[in-house]
Amino acid sequence: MCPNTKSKNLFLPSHCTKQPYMSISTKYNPKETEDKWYQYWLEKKFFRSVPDEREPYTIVIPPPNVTGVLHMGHMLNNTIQDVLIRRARMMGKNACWVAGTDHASIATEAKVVALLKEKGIEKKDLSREEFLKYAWEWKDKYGGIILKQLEKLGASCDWDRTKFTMDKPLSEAVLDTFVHLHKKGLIYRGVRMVNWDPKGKTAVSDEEVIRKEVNQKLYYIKYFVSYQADSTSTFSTLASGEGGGEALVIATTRPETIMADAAICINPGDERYRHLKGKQVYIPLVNRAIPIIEDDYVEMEFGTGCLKVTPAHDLNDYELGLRHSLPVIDILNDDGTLNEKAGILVGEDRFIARKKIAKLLEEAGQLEKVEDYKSQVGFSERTDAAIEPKLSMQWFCKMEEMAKPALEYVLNGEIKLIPDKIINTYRHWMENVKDWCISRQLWWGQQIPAWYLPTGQYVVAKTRQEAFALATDLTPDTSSLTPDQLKQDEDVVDTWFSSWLWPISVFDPTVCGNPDAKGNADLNYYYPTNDLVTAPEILFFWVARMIMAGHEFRGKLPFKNVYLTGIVRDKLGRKMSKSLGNSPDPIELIENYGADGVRVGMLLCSPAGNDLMFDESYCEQGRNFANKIWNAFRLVKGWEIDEKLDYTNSVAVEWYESRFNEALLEIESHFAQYRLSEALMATYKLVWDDFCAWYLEAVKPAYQQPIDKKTLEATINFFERILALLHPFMPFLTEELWHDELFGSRTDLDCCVVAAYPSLGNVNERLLKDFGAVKQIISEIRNIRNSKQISPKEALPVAIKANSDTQYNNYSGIITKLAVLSEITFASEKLEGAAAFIVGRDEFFVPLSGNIDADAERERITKEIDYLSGFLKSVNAKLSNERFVQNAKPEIIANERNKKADAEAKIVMLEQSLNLL
RNA sequence: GGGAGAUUAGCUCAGCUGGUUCAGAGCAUCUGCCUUACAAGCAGAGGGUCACUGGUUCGAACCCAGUAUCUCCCACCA
Repeated sequence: MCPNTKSKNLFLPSHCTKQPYMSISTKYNPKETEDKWYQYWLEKKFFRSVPDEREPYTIVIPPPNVTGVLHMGHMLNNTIQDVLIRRARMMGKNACWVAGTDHASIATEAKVVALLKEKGIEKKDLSREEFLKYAWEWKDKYGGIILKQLEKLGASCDWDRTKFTMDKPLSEAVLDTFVHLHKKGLIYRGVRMVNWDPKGKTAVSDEEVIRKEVNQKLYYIKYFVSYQADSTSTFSTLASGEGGGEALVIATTRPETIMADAAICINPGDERYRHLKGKQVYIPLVNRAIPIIEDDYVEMEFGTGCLKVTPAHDLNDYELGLRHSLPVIDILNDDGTLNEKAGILVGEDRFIARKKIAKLLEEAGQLEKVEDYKSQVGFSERTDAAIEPKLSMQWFCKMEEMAKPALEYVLNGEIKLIPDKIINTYRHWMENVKDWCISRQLWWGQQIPAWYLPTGQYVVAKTRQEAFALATDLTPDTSSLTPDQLKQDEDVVDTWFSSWLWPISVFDPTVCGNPDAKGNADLNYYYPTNDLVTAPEILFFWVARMIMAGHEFRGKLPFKNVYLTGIVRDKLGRKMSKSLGNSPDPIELIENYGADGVRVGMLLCSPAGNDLMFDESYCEQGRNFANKIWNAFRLVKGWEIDEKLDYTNSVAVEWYESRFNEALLEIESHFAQYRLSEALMATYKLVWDDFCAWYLEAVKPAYQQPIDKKTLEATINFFERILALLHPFMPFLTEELWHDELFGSRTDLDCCVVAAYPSLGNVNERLLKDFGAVKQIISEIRNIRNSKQISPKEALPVAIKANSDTQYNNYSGIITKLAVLSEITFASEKLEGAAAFIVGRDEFFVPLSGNIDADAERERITKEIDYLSGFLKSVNAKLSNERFVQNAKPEIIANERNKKADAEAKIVMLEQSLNLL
């Protein structure tokens, strides 16, 4: 049974329908409908999708972080997906929206570590297994929150398919992928300079580093020059800064790394330092001698033209060091504190060490000056810690080969990026792609399937047994090797190394790592998916890599369209963030405005492809719209049929039929271009303006009067189509109304959520045009009434001097009703002493008893004549311009001639009116 | 430093192939209305040098060049 018939009916029994508006609330109350219908939809399995003969329409959700709670970005993103999926479902497609969450290794591990710390447990005191047990407990407890929140929004996901990126099969897919790519030579291990996150204590990929401009200090430090050419010198006098020894001054933002210096570098062409070639300098404070080297890399103009080379702590310096065979002295611990190699300030955090060392240098007289300086510093995307370049052994995935087809899909249009302006950026990235550092020094995630032999060699295999088999091939002395001796790599893979498989692994994880596998029925049916809706920020992290994985493992693209939403900002244009506290709580918004109101609000302010400046007032507008529909329903609900009444509303009914189809066409076109905001606005106007303000006002009977059967039936039919059209945007309200007895009795499964989307019908252009004139006439009369302060209750007579072939007889009923007229007459001459206006080529007169202000009227008409004369002049100028007549398209010229004729006719009419005054 | 995009009403944005769908929409504002569906409403109105300067064209919000401002992406100047 439908909730509406089961529960206490909102509406009164039929014997009370005389004044139903008195008994139904004048406001739509979302709280009474939302949970009720969501549960009903679940119960009836309307969101469930299994392969069948229908065309599939598939979306995989960008899996939200399992630690996350719903924020405004999710709201926008998932509203869009739900609109698309609901619409596809109603259009008869087999709509499948796969939900799930991402294990987000760094973020989740950080959260669990913090939580344990509160309980007094340190991660380092736990074994890997113990830690993971805590992590899973935590995930089981809180991991579902965000999905529950999505239900509140109305998300019509097939929850039976919900996946988690660390589900066993999906994790196995990750391992298979690793093994496969390693076998192919696309994954390798090596010592490289990586981005080290000292807070997360792990390496992160280039994409996870966010560069921000930071106000820093540029320290100018004196390094004294040794008199001897080699390092055997003693330096007692120099080291103390006495004795007038020559000093080189270098500029650095990182004085705390001077203890790791391996050389000072100058430009070979730099005259200032030519005499120092081959000499050495002493590092201040620690007095270690380092050579002066030359390299073109150094800019003579920057700073002093001398560069301190610190291979362990700077990528460029590292490369410089490689060229000049410099030693790498790493003075930092994994957590960013100084280690013993620093010699001084051991155990201090790098930023504290920076301040202290500046002080020490100053005291030693080796700090020449300090300048303010702005520069870009990398921060970890997940922990916001300043990234430390660090030399370490990591696993990498080669990108160049995989990037090529992934770029091709986008360039040849097989995958459409919306908006397409982003293609340039995508191309640039794909053409300059660097290898992907995929290892993370964490526990929460898929452990890298690499196994180390006691010899230091390693093999890559999914299981210990398989690894052992491979290992025995490596070792000559197999008898001494046991499986237990293999030690698995401690690291896990980057989270994105699992989520890049998402569009495949949610259907059939077994094909990852096995491109030749046929794949199961689900995969073959749903893949490639249709639309991906995500944020532009993760275009490279995720979207590009999914395309790579899709090509690698399926030989096919993973989705056809990528809709990139904007960033949700506040009214002032600031990105919404927890730290700024400028983000409203989405659940609270739903409480206040209803899910439908919030959905409409989100979409109203989200122009395709642009950031959106969110403001609660949009939700208010959405709520008001829901209320408007609710009240339109109350009106129609209250009408009683009188079978004896004649059908007098055919014009209004036919007009709305045409208008509906016209709007539908427009809406389709907006959807085809993913202009959801405009599709919604077109729907909004179709309902509010055309249906409520014009159609219903035109057909509604006088108070407590019955209506004829045909009009009511047509109205109900329109209403039902409107509900279907609105459903993807406002699922709850439409479902609620759908089940009212007004629309007849419905079976349990006859729900709006699975109703047929309205189909296109005929558009009567002539009727639409005529009705446009009718609206204009009514507005003009209302305007006259308004400006003359005539009560809306006072019926006015109107005379029409028709000069066109418009059949006003057909429309006199509507005009009379909506403009509140006493009579309409047709005149062959102008009326004197009447308020006059022109619509098209026809003249209209409203006789007013002594109310005409001749002067004002004269002024108004003169003004209009002036305007039209100017207009005519410009048209005439065009038409008398030979080059225009020669070059312009014929239809443009014809149009100009029409304009000319219209303007001339109008001027004549106005001049006559002027004379009459 | 390199690249991409933007600038239209108070706000958020449409404006497609240059030409009456060309200056639009929604919200906000103002005026008048508690008119028996809705005041979370109804009716009506005002509001723009299309960033600026040139150019191309019979004709420019639209094409071109330059300027200004803003946004985003990429990049190793210590």
